[in-house]
Amino acid sequence: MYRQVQRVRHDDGMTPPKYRQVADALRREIDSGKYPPGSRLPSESELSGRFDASRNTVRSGLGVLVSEGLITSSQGLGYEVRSHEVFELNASKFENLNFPQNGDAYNTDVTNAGRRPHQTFRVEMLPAPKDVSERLRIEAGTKSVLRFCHRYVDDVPWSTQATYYPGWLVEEAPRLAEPGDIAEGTTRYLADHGITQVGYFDELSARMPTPDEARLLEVGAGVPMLLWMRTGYSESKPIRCTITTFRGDLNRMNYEIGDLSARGESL
Amino acid sequence: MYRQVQRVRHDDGMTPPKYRQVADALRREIDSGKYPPGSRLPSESELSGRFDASRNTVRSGLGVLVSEGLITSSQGLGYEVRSHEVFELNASKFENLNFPQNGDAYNTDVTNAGRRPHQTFRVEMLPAPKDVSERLRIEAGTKSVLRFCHRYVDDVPWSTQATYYPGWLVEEAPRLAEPGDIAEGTTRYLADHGITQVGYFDELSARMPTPDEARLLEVGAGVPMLLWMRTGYSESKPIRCTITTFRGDLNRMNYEIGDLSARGESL
DNA sequence: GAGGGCCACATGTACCGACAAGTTCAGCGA
DNA sequence: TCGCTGAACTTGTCGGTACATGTGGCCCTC
Repeated sequence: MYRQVQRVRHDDGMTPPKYRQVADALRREIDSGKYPPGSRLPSESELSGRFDASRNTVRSGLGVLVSEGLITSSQGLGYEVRSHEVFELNASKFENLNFPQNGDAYNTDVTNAGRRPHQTFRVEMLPAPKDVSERLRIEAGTKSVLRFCHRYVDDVPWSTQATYYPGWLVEEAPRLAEPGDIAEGTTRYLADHGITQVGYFDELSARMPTPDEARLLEVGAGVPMLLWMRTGYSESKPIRCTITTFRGDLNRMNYEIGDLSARGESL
Repeated sequence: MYRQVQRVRHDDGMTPPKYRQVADALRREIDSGKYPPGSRLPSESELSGRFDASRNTVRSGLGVLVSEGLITSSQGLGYEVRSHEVFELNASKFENLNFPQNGDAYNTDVTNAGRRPHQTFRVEMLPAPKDVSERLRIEAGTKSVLRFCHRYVDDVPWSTQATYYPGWLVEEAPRLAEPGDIAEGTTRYLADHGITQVGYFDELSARMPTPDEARLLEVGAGVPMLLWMRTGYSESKPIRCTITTFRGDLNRMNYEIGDLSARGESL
C-alpha cells in the first residue's frame, strides 16, 4: 500500500496534468528551435529524470506530440522532430486535353520539383462503392472499372489514386478495362471516342487514415489524410470519379479562380 | 517477481499486439453497425474481461480508435461512437458581388441546412504573420488589419476565419479597421471604393490542431483540421488573405470547374 | 579486413495498483 | 415535492515492474 502525490489544486487556474506539462514543455522547445526538424529528442528515461515523472507519464506526454503530428518515434532509435516540406498541387490546372491528369503529369510535376517519381498501377473491374455510384449516377453495385495508382516521391509513399469509370463507358472505350497504361492519357483517349470531359466537381475533406491507408502510405499516428474526390462530367452525364488520398501534412492543393493576372509568375 | 505471457510467434504471420487486436475487433464491430454512431461502447472493465486484457491494454486499444477519429471518450460517461454528418461548402460559388463571403452568407447557408448559426467577431490591427505577408506581397511585419470570426453551428464550434487586409488598403477603405460588421459585405464595400476583387487563389491542406485550435474548436485527439487559405486579387495586386480552419471530418469543400450543366440540380 | 556475436540502450507491450474526478441515480430528509 | 447526499458506476492520471524487440557499435574471431 502506498500513496502517490497527485494534483491538489482544484481552483480555476487548474494545474494541467503532468503528462500535459511534459507535452507543453517539449512543444515549446520544438517551436523555439531547440529541437529543429530532423533532430532527436532526449530518451524517455532522460526526460523521466528531467521532469521527475515516471516513464509512463513521459510516454503519455510524447504521445500527445505524436498525435499532434509534431514528432515520430521509432523503436530502438528514439523520437524525431518531423519536418514539413509541402508539395504543391495545382488542381484547377490539372486536367485538359493538352495537360491531362495522368501518370505523365504526375511524373512531370515531381521531376520538376527535383524529386524522383515512382508509381505502381492496377486495373480492376468491380461493383462501384456506394459513394462512387451516387456520383457516377449508376445503380449501387453496378460494375465499374477501377484504375488504381499508388504513387511515391523519392521512394516515400505519397498518394493513392483510384479512378472509377462507369461500366457503360467500357462499351465505347474498351481499353479502359485493359491493364496497362493508356499512353496518350485517358482524357485524350476518351475524347477520341466521343466522350469529352467538359467540367468537373471537386470535393475536399480531411480525416484520419484507415488502417489500410496507414499501411499503404506508411503513415503513423498523428498524420491526417487529405481526401480529394473529383467527378468528371461530359456534356450529358458523369463519366468518371477519381478519389485521391494524400498525406495532408505534406501536400497542399491549389485552385486558381477568376482573373489572377496580378499574381504573376512569382510564388 | 512474476512472469507475463507475451507474444511468442516471431514468424511472418506475426500476431498483432493485444491492444491492437482490441482496436481491430472494436473497429470491425463499429463498422458492422453493432455500435451505430451515437451509441456507447462497453466500459473499459467490461472490455477488459471480454478480451482477457488489463484495463491499461484495453485503454491503449481504445486510444487507437480515438486517434483514428472513430470514437470519443468523456470522463464519467464512457466511449461514444462519433457520427459524421458533413457540412458542404461550395467554395467556387462563395464570392462575388451578389453573393459575398460574409457573415450573411454563412448565416444563410447554415440556416438553409436547418441548423442554427452563431458567430463572434473581432477586429485587430497587427503585423502580418510571415505566411500572410508573403501572400499579400507586403514586408514581413508590416501592419495589417485582421478581421476574425469564430463560428458555431447549433452551438458547436465549427470554424475560425481570419481575414487579413494589407495596411495600405485602410487608407482607401477606412471602415475595414473599425470594429463591427460591414453591413453590405466587405467585398461590396471595397468595390464601392474602387478595389474590385477579380480572382482568388485557394490553398487547401490538412493538419492536426494546435493546442489553441483544439481549445477554440473544442476538438479532441483524432480530429484533423482542414486549412483553407484564400488570397484575393484585384487587377493589380493581392488585397486580402483569408485563413479558415474547419473540423476536417465535419466539412467538405466543393469546387465546380468548367461546364457542369450535366450535374443538374440533384445532389 | 570482413563477418558475426554480444552488449548497451532505445522504444513497445503488458501487467499490476491506487487514487482523482465526472456522471447518474436511488434514497433520505426537510 | 424538492433538494441534497452518497454510493456506484464511469474514465483520467500516475506510479511501479517486467520483458520483448529494434538499432548500433564494440570487440573478438577467423
